[in-house]
Amino acid sequence: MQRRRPTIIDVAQKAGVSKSTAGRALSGASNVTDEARERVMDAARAVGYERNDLAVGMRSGRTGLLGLVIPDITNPFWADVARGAQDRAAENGMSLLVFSSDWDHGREASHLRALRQARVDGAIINPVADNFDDLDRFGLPFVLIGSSAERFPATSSVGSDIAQAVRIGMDHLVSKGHHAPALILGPKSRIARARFLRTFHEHCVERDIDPAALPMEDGEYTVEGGHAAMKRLLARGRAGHLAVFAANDMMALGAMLAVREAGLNCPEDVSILGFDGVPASAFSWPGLTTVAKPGRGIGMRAVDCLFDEIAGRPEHGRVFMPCRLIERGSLADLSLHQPRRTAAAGRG
Amino acid sequence: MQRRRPTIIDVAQKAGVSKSTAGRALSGASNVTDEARERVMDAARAVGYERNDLAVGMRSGRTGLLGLVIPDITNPFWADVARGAQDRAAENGMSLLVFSSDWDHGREASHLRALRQARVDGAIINPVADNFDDLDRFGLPFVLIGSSAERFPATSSVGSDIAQAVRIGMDHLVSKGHHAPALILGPKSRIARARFLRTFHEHCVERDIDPAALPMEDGEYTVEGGHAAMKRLLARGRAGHLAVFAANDMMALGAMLAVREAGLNCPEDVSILGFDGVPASAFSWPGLTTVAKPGRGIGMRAVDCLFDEIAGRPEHGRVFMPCRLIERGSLADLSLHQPRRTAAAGRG
DNA sequence: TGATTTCGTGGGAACGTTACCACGAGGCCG
DNA sequence: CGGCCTCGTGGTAACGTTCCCACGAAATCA
Repeated sequence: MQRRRPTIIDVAQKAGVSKSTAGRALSGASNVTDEARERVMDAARAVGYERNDLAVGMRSGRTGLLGLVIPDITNPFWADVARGAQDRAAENGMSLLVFSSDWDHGREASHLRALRQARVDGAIINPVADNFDDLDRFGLPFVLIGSSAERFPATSSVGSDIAQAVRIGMDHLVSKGHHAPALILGPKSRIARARFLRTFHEHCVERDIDPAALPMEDGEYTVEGGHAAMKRLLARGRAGHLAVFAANDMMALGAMLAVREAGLNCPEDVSILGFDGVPASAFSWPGLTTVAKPGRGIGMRAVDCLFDEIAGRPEHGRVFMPCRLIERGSLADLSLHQPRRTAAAGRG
Repeated sequence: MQRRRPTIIDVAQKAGVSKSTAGRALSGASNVTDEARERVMDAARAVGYERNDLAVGMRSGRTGLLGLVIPDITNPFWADVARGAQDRAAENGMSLLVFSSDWDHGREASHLRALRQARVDGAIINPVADNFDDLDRFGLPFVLIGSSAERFPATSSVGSDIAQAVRIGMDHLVSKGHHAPALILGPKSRIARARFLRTFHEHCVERDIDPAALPMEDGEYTVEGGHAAMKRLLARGRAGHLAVFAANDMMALGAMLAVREAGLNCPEDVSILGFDGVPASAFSWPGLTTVAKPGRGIGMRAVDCLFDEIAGRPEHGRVFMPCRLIERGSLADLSLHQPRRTAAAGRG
């Protein structure tokens, strides 16, 4: 801070106009002559002027800053969301403050306060829990993201279309000859689990399958959770080929491990379908077939919705973005014949 | 922006003091009586006052904002760096603006300008290239991170200790009986490659090995790059067991694929050691033994160094943070006997 | 006791930009 | 020709906090 930076006053003096005219020219306002505008732009370049967003924000109420509060930036899904948000923000000349909440109330509250103090123009938030008091009092435009956003039906939100995802997953299992797959579910307290189950039930009803007859286990959304659930499934015994739809990729990868430990092979003996599309799923052996969530798309769309919120345009309600199937090698094809396993089939 | 937010003037009025006294009490200054301070704090609570960082920054020159410019937030290593930086910033009541440069000059320049306009207190930057003009003119305190920082020896920087990493990798290979491993290197233009090679040569000299006699291939730091390099290594023919030290985990994972395609097994026929510690390496089969870079530690340390830069304390020069070995199942143990492959050994 | 020092308080100005309004010149219309 | 309207320009004040200095009271010292 040793050297004073050039201000609009310096530009105005060099261009021979008032600071009002200089400000108008620099901000692209229409009520400036082309001749004055050019003189101002030249002067700005000559003195090395760069706008001071603090001063702009003080007077105009707009800082050009957006906030993003997600559970953990090192989680690949949330990193994708952040990437999409970054890109859309940058396209619109805005900058993104990124915070990791670790699903902790206190951290979330602290980050929300930091955003208020920084006077961000708006924020994208994956809410920690049914913690609407803090959000209600946030006092700035915001858009919710992720499954937990469903707890706040009156607010603008963006998430994956879990119903569509479960449907394409189930359809794909059926197309491969797996008509009665087992399920590995997430914890009972989680929103995503309820929605996964609901769609699964609908699918069964449409195809005259009794959902109660299908094996189901649950656990945490972790490798360990999936591993333990798969061990329990295998301990029930299996009549021929077993197909499993896991609630996320980490669980699916853990399940693959349990299969191997039981002396069985995936996909020859046990087929496994994941849900998420984390990068690691490309490197298991065989590569995991999975239904990928649109992380980056969610980030981008959330920024779009946030711009609408900031501009006071009508609310979007809840936006569900479609997922997509990534086929690799973890599902046996029982529909026609048993394909030979090749390296090409093993990688996505 | 419909409702005016409480300001220090409101707090001062409610507490019956001047705005100066209110400001001093709220900022923790010592020249306020305890009685006045308490009255001010109660008043602030009662009116719901929260500091306005824009106003603070305008007058004091400090915003409480830090910038982080990395290549890609979805890259696990850089996400770890960001996580470390976030945590350290949050511990110190500061907020982090995060940008992805995609190794693009224009993007980097644009992000640096955004940081200047936001009047951040300082920035942590993985420089895109030998682009020192922009950095020299950045005009704010900064700390460089990553290998490309080595191009700017006069500035404060934090990175992985590649020499130490190569040394523990080579020592580990030797301890497993792999005395003359092959190398899969990154592209010739990359700093990390040069340092990797230099340490490798030192290691060979210390152990009376002729480095020129060891097989080396190179490629991009990608799965495909590693896959192609390994195919070329295998095409040279091998006398017995082949051990390979790959320049990063993606290349190592690609190399594992090439081994499998050649009808060989890892680690029975070919041992592979990676470098990076990306999460996906835990899920290959067998799990990849690798030398992990301290991403999170780098992020944290960089914030510490940046605080020193901001405070005008003596420069740190270049800080190299130690890497650590993650042992999984991709290295055969030729030192004593051939261990049986078990699931426990396959996972990290 | 008087002079000096220290401490707490309050008031004004600064920070850099935009919002807002007044004014003059030029053009248009009745 | 006079009145009205539009456009471009410039000046003032606002935004919310901290920096800076002046002042009065109390304590300390010679």
